[in-house]
This record gives sequence, C-alpha cells and structure tokens, in this order.
Amino acid sequence: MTEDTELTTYKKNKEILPNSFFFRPAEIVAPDLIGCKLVRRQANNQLLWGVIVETEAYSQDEPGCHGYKNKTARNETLFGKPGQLYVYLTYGIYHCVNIVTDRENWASGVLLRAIAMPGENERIAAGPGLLAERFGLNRSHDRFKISFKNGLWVAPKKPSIKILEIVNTARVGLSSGKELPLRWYLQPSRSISKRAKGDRPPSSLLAWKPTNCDMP
DNA sequence: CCTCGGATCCTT
DNA sequence: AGGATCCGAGGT
Repeated sequence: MTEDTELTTYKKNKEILPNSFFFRPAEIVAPDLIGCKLVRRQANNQLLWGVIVETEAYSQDEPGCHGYKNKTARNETLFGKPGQLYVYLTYGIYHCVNIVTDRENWASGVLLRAIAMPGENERIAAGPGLLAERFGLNRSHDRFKISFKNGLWVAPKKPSIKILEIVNTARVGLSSGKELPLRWYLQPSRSISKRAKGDRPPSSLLAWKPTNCDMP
C-alpha cells in the first residue's frame, strides 16, 4: 500500500476518534487511550504512528494538576476546549504532551507518557520527553487541535488489544498528588517509562509488539 | 529582583 | 546521585 492510500484509508474506515471522545473525565479517557494509535502526517504525507502504552490523568481538583490553583498564562490551555494539545516545557529541556479533556473551564487532561513504534527501538518513545521529541511536538503545538484535517489524530484501538492487561498505578515524578492511582500502562509492553517502582517488567517471551495493530 | 523546583532523561 | 537548562510561581 502506498503512503497516500494508507492516509486515505484512515479516513475511509473512520479510523479517527471523534472529538467527543475527549469530552469525558480525564480518568476515563486516560485508560481508554491505552492501545489507541497516535498518528501524525508528515510533510511528505508519510505517516508517523505508534501505539499509546502509558498515560496519566490530571484534573484541577487534585494537587498534581497544573490547573490546581488557578489559571495562568502557562496552564491556560488546560482550561480550554477538549481535544487540543497542552504542551509545556519541563526541566528546561523536555516537553510533555497532554490532550485536554472533560469540558471547557475545567482544567483537565491526559499526559501521553509512552508510545510503542513498530520497526523502531522499543525505547524510542518510552517516556513523555522522548515521545514529544520523536513526534516533533513542542511549545509551538500548544493549543493545537488534533484532527485528521490538521494531520495529527488518534485512531481507535483494535479489538485484539482487549486481550491485553491494563495496569493502574500511582503517577510518576510528582511531589504532590503522588499517591493517586491515575497512571495506566499496557502490560506487558517493553516501551513504558521505567521510573515507577513496582512496575512488573515484561518477560521476553510475553513482550508485546505493536505489530498486531497494523492498518486496518 | 531573587530563589526554588519541577508531570525528565542521561551519565557517573 | 547529580547535572543539564528553562521559566513560571511566589516571596522580598
């Protein structure tokens, strides 16, 4: 299949999550995104994609969220319409990519923490900073509305993903709100971020590959 | 204006 | 265990 027909196949098969998917609470959207594909159309119309294997939920009623205290210039996007990106610079070096969720004027979003990409090193996007770098997303993409038309969208998970286990744990790298179980990852993917204690490492026999999610 | 500390990752 | 490197938030 040529790249252009692959691109149009997404549209023809409606392999695009509707915007309404994100108009739900972050703690519902976050586990629901596990197994879905993040797809980016590149300048040459080739598609860059991978399977989302780790997410975290944030919302303004808990202290881990950037919108916990009040609206500022930095976190304003988080209060905006669901279905757009909230991208911020962290530790002065890396970017973190969120998809805004729930409803307008309620700060909430899902942090995309790790993606498995077929044919690439399994650690290429195994963390929020690496993921942002691999997909070429940075502060200029803050407020970016994800859609097929805009060349960045999420494709629904394949039925085959349902046999796999989604593990729920505490979030990673927080000083406040760290106890809340708002992180989810796909077991036994080898592409999740490696920072959480107690994560069950996948055995080499069980290691999960994104190849069973090829189009269509 | 100054200081502090990150939703990280890589190297000792 | 510590450094890279930016910048928003909060205190003086």
